[in-house]
Amino acid sequence: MTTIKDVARAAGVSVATVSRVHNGSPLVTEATRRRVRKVAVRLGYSPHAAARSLSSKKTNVIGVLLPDLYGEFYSELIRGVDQCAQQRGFHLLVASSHNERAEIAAAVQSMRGRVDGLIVMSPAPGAHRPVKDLPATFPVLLLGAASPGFDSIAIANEAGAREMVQHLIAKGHRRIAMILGPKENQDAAERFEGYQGALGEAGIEEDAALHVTGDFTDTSGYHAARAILNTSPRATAIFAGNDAMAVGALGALREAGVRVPEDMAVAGFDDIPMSRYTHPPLSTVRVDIAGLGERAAVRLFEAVANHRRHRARREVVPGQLILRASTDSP
Amino acid sequence: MTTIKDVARAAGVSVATVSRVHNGSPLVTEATRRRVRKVAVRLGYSPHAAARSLSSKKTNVIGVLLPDLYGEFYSELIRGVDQCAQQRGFHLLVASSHNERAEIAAAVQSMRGRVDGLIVMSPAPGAHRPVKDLPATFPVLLLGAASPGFDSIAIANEAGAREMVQHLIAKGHRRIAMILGPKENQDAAERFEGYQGALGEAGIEEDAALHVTGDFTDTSGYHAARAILNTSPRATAIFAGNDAMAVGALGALREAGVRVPEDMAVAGFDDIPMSRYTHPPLSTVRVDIAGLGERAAVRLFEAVANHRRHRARREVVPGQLILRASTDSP
DNA sequence: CGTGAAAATGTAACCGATTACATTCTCGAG
DNA sequence: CTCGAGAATGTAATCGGTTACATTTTCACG
Repeated sequence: MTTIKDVARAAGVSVATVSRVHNGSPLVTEATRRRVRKVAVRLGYSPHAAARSLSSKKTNVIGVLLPDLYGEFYSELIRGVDQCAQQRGFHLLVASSHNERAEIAAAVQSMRGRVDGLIVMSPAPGAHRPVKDLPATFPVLLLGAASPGFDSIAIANEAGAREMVQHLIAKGHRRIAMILGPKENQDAAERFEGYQGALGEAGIEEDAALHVTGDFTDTSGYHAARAILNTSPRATAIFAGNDAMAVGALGALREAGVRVPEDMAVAGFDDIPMSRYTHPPLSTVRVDIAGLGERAAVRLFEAVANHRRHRARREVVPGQLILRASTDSP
Repeated sequence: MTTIKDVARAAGVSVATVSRVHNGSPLVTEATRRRVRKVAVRLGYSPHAAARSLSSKKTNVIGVLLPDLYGEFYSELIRGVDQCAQQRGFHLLVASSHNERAEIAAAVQSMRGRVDGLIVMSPAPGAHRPVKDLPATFPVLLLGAASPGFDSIAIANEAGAREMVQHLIAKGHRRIAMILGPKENQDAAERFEGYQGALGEAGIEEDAALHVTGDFTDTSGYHAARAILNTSPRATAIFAGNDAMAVGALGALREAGVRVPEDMAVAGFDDIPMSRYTHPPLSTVRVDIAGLGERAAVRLFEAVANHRRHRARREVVPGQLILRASTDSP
């Protein structure tokens, strides 16, 4: 492997000059610059990133710590972050932590000297605790979870869910079931609150039989829907905690010969690409996931740039009601 | 930020000892080990990755270079790779290159000193050329593209497509349209060959009017299907180059009031999660994408471990015909 | 020409770890 | 009690860059 020294020797200059050439310093003659460039190309030289970041204290990498990598949500998120990072010449170090406190701690530890900043998403409230052990100057952006002193961005889960349920109520539904997300999941909890809020406002009393717990996978949505079909009096609408579960529910309903939306309205949350193509197309709350990722990256870069005097703040991005055929009038 | 020196000083030992403790060397007294550990925790010390990899020449990171990050295919792939990497204590550096030769070259360059090995996927044949400038000892695994002297894994596109078209022919279809993938895409080209092969075997003559080009997005599938509806005599089946386009095609057919599979059979390729939930469920060729990613990682780690005397070889993973309602008998 | 400021280049310290080699310690055998 | 082998620890070179500071070169101007 050719190093900066090899290039320096071959070009008959010092390593400092080679370094300057590669960093675009103006303190180099045009002639020297060309000569060094040519030699570098001839020897196939490319700077050693680890060495460079050791001395410059910049890695040009940002870390993305996610609870999981399964599903369109995370891939869209990564895409958004990457888009922004790439523009600024940064790379992405991706890690999934499965939401275990210990794993998150380990991941955060191992990021030291590897990244210039960190985007951490941890759905379970409190799971981001290890992040607090980081030196206060280390730029971190939390997705979802909020924590005093930290930058964070979250989705307006509660408001979005409330609007969707209000819409169902406006369509005449009174018995509205909800397929909840995982117990420990903060997004799930907030969406449930929105659901409860809308029912409360409308003076509809809650029925615990209509609350079925899922885990955000389509399979769990399928089973939940089957349970909901057995309620009596039977629910007339299902609000699923996310689109994946709504998709599963649609499958169960079709199997059972229940027509959507005539016999049962169905709504989801997220607006994953698939929602447009289900049968019938799914009403949902759109969250611009890639946009969220991009925004997170932008905020993180701001923090990286400022370093000093950076005031942490929280940002909430609203969702948008997308009404499709699955919630048309009964 | 506390360094190894700080720990050494605070614990009253040399940096070598601290290093030994952290690397589990047996050459340390139990007493010293405990003392150093305690001090390290108290000072919140964690080793600086860049420094460590500079001297040890190991980064514990593998790079994944993809043409894009959009869609379930790539997210599944990453998930598979990550699963394997995580097991071995490795991180993932992800980069998307948009398939531009120059961008790929830049990305490959910037990986030096950052990763111990590289998984490169470049659908356009020849786009992986920059990889050849890497020192021959650098472990690389190509996904899709083959190149003498390089390890590679690919999907059996041609065989999978052939089987699917054979299936359509067996169902009695003679006029089978195909929605092609992007021109430069190798997977797309191979799938087209499989299609042509099956038709040829069956003695069905080709009709260029039945070949519509898309770009692997659902939107392009939608438009392609509309074009196909105008063929005359009208095709009775559509084989889409991937599931996303098949999904778009289903949307166009439903809009046009064309029943699937009665009036028109539809098949795809990939078996993305969505395919199970379309209306009707989509026949497709299943590719275990996460498994592919995992296998790629395993192969790469083999190469990393061997370094010397590693013989490159090519591996082709077969697809599996998944028959669902979208191609039931007319 | 001589001169000095600015421009170009070189020298060497430093970033934070690993590790070969040197040194010191420990403890049982003689 | 001495000695020496092996265990424990320390010293310092090294990895490949960046950059402050020192030195040399260039060149406009008197």
